[in-house]
Amino acid sequence: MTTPGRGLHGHVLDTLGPEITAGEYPPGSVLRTDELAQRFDVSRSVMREAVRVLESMHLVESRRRVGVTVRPTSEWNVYDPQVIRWRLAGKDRARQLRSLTVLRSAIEPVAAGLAARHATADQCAELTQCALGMVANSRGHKLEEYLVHDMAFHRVVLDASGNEMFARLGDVVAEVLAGRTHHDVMFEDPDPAAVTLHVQVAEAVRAGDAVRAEELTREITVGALQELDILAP
Amino acid sequence: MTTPGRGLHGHVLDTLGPEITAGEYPPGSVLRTDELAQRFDVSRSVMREAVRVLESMHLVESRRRVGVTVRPTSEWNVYDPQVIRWRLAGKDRARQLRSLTVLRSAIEPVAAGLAARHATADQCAELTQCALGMVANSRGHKLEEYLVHDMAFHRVVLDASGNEMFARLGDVVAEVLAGRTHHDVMFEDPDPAAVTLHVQVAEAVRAGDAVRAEELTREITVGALQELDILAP
DNA sequence: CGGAGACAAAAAGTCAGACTTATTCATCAC
DNA sequence: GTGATGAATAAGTCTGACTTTTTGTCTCCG
Repeated sequence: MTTPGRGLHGHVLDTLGPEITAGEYPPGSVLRTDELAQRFDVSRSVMREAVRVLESMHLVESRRRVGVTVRPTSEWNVYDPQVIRWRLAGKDRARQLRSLTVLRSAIEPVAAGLAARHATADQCAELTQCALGMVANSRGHKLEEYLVHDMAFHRVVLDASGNEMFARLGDVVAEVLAGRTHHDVMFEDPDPAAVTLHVQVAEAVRAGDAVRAEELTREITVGALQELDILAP
Repeated sequence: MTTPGRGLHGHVLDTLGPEITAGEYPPGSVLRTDELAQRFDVSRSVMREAVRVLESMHLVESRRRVGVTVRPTSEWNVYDPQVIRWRLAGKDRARQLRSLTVLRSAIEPVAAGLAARHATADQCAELTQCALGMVANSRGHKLEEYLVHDMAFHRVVLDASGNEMFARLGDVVAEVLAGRTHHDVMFEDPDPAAVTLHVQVAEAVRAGDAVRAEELTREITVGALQELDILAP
């Protein structure tokens, strides 16, 4: 993703991060830097760098004379893309997908409304292209091709909103969509109604109809929520 | 906030983080670890730890033979509480507050709707307490006391939503509210209409009326947005 | 019996220096 | 012009010694 495994400390994080976020060390657990360094066969300097990163994500807290203690889940920086990825790869992937889908349902409609006001001509064109790509791959088990356009569509909407905080959720939404396609559901073709909604959103944004863009996007996200409810009511 | 200045590398971050987020080193600038270590009068080990943290926030990228390069703003982890704090303390505080207020306007109504469904009796009581506290301090230039209850109110709503992603925005919302009171506007007493809305939200949540809680909260956030528009149209 | 203060141990924090490795850039041959 | 060679550079890594803070314990005295 963001060039993983860069350097030794990166390799340590690739293992230790998922372990912690998966809850293998319950909150309050104490780790010792020296032991970890031994375990991963790296020097203490490298291990310290890894701990610093975990600390900046609020996953752990390092205190003298006591060690590196795992913080409670409620304090983690759950918006850190790295943390999101670790958790999506872990045990409670389902719960995580639900949380993120609810987040989508709050953000994306508002973002679409803003996009209708602020989108450039280029962005409108790109949006239409994405929607067309979704239509073109909506039948015949071309899920991967569909997914690519779906992810691009939502990313463009978030970017076009002109709000930096929304724009930075593009990666998260992409992960959620990818997760849905690859692991959970979606054995068949996507819901035709959803495809239509995407086309209509593209049109509403192009027409500058903020209210309509927002409402249509809300329908899309409601659909995504219902999809999860059907799977795990 | 989260125990700043912890350790030497923390002190380095307290200076270097704000500098970078303030744009003092434009994207693409290269910093040398050795020079930085000299500048801050710390060992390279300590400087490396600081760089690792900045790297985990996607503020910089460290590459061999070239140095530590500042990444473009669009790649920063803008949801990292530390980054948010640094930016709020910096130059484009106004722009930042706008972004975050738009984010609030998307999140909080949905969170309030969920809170109406999921809030415990304790949370309902706490919410009412907060609303009462706001009322009690809404006149007579008791802005600080009002702020405390306002922050608590929104935090409880976000917590009560039962969604982890929403709950973790409590700090951010608190920063926004504090920023508004302390720096920008609010020389007089708060808007009486806003106070009333908070009371009504507390009541709607207690009554389990999700639609009403959502709509009322939307009015609150719309008010917050308008407040900014008046200041910087 | 209990609290205050001194002491010792433990673990993170810090530093300095030597070495390794990847990357870039410039030079040179073809 | 293109491709290979090589030297320079800055990050990456490791080691070992030392410092500092914190905590638990063990007194000693009330």
